Amino acid sequence: MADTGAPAGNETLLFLTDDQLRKGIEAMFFAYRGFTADPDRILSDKGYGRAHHRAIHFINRSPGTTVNNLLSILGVTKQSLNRVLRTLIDDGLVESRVGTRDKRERHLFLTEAGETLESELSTAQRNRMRSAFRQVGPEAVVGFRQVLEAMMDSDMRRHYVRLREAGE
Amino acid sequence: MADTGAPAGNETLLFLTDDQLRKGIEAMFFAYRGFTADPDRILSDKGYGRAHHRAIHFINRSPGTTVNNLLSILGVTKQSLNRVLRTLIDDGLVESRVGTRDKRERHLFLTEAGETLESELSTAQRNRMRSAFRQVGPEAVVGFRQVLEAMMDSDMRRHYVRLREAGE
DNA sequence: CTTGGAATGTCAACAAGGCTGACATAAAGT
DNA sequence: ACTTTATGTCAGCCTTGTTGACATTCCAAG
Repeated sequence: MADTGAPAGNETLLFLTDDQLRKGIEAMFFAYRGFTADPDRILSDKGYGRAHHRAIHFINRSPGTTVNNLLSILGVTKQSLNRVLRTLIDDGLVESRVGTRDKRERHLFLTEAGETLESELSTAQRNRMRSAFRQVGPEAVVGFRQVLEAMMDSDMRRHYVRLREAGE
Repeated sequence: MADTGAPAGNETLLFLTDDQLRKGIEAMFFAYRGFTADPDRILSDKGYGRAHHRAIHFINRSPGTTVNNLLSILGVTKQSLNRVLRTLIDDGLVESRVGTRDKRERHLFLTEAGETLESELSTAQRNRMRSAFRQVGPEAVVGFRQVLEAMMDSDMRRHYVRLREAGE
């Protein structure tokens, strides 16, 4: 349990002590629970789970995306994604169009019903995020995002950045 | 999809736009993956999962905690926790002692082997957190924790704060 | 042109870890 | 004595991960 972070007596490296790091770890754990709580409630009422939310979110974010692209964003196996996608398609929330250039590919779109659910989910999630942001102010929000970005795996950061570029 | 955050033309409320909120949401998603990636790798090698990690973490954090307390921290059912706890006890990583004052309670402790695994897991997780913290500096870290705390459900924040008090 | 390999997506079966419900036991509390 | 609390266990279900097998499509080398 030795403190490997700060070489004692140093200026402002006290934020790197094991204790501070553990605070960060536990904050992530408890906050993520809150982060998913509202959508989870909405979804379970409708017989869906978090996996459906993720698919819906990223299809909405990049309409026409292929299954393969979604796969690499979500980091699950194609079989796992396929099951979720299957139910969303069968329930008429997602439309899957065979690619025109490459007929092996399926391009994914939200239907109107899909967009309705997406909006319901993201509104709930944004409300919590907005409330948190408002409580702490813009500087804290900048720090929040900086830490999160620095914590991502590099290939996840790639996806994150690509979405940023497309979205703005 | 209207921007409910900033009443347009306002001073510095632009950090509350739907777009900024969505950035925060996606940052949480991708960062949480990184956050759990290293422990997940270690655990799956040993035939354990994230549920075991959570139990080990909080038993280490509050040695002698009761099953009931752990239950409310983790937010799962006793059946679900029991399954995980059973394997940890059988594998000699956790010890369950009958309470002295109240003999209905079981007090949970890590064995030496349990502490070894805990240390391996938390070291990996701290390393990533430390690297992120170091990259962005102390002010960003403060903001990071402020947002996370504001995002927690109040009963989770209760647990978070209680751990803080005990730990310092 | 054909044919073999790579890419893409689907189906089937299994495992982990959530959940509910029912029930047992022991210890406290009234 | 009776009730409540803390814990454990059995059975069964669901979501969402996994692997393996397979079909389709595309492309490039022969």
